[in-house]
Amino acid sequence: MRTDKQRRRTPQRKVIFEELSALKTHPTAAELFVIVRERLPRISLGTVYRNLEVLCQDGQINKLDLTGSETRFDATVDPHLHIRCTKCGKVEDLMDPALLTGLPAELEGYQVQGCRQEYFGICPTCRNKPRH
Amino acid sequence: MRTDKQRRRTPQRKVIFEELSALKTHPTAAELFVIVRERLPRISLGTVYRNLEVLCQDGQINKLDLTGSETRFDATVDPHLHIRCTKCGKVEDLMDPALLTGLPAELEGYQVQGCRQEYFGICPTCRNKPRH
DNA sequence: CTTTGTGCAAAAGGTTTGCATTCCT
DNA sequence: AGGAATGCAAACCTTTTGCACAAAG
Repeated sequence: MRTDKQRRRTPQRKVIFEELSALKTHPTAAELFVIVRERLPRISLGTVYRNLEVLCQDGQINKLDLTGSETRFDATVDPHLHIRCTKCGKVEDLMDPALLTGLPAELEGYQVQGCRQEYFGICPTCRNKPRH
Repeated sequence: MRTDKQRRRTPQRKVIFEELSALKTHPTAAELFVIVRERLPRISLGTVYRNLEVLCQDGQINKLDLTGSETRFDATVDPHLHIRCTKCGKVEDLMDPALLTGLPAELEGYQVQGCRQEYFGICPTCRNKPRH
């Protein structure tokens, strides 16, 4: 696996990262596209997707592959939890580390309906596969 | 909100539920479609999607809207955690309730890479909205 | 009979990709 | 120069939907 690929400094990538970092929300690629387009009117949605992918690979941002059809992106890299509104789809950070003590009825003003948790890693079968 | 809608007993719905229940994996709609088609060769993918939605509404199954583009389905309704392989995409149940004590390096044979957790509920803004 | 559910195909998102061109380095 | 990145559009993949017909109650 080669991570030593050249990375050029392009205004597109710079603006995408700046605008994502300036947001406390977790926008979708399309939402970010609208914002970035104010500064770079000729940018394309494909470029936004490609750069978000690159920024993820470089560890500068995170993908939030949560519920719903659209992936959301987060410039906060350190591990933290999220709470999502089942009505408007908004995703916010949860900073309280005292968690999982049952399921609180309310959390930061949210009427809590549930919690979804997923570990990820390499399964035994894949670990034992020699190559690829 | 009317939950009092008529529900008819169709062979399609029955077979979909039976086959999903018989699986310990969490198949995608397309995977389940292939399996169900062995018993009902004329069933369509749209019917699988519609019935999975209905079964969710009736609380008989759960949707696993996790990472990745495809939704996975689970006939185990009671709350439990999942672990997903980042190589093959497989999702398995995690039955151990002693969790979140840091991040274990290994879990059920998996080489753990991380944990993703999301609470969901109704946000303050949506709670204060009078109607719809 | 009435109304729900089905099969089929088309449409609808969201995301990725091929290609010629542009632009960092 | 030479490879990486961009813009554009088409392709892709999963999921949803419209419609005429079938079938459950």
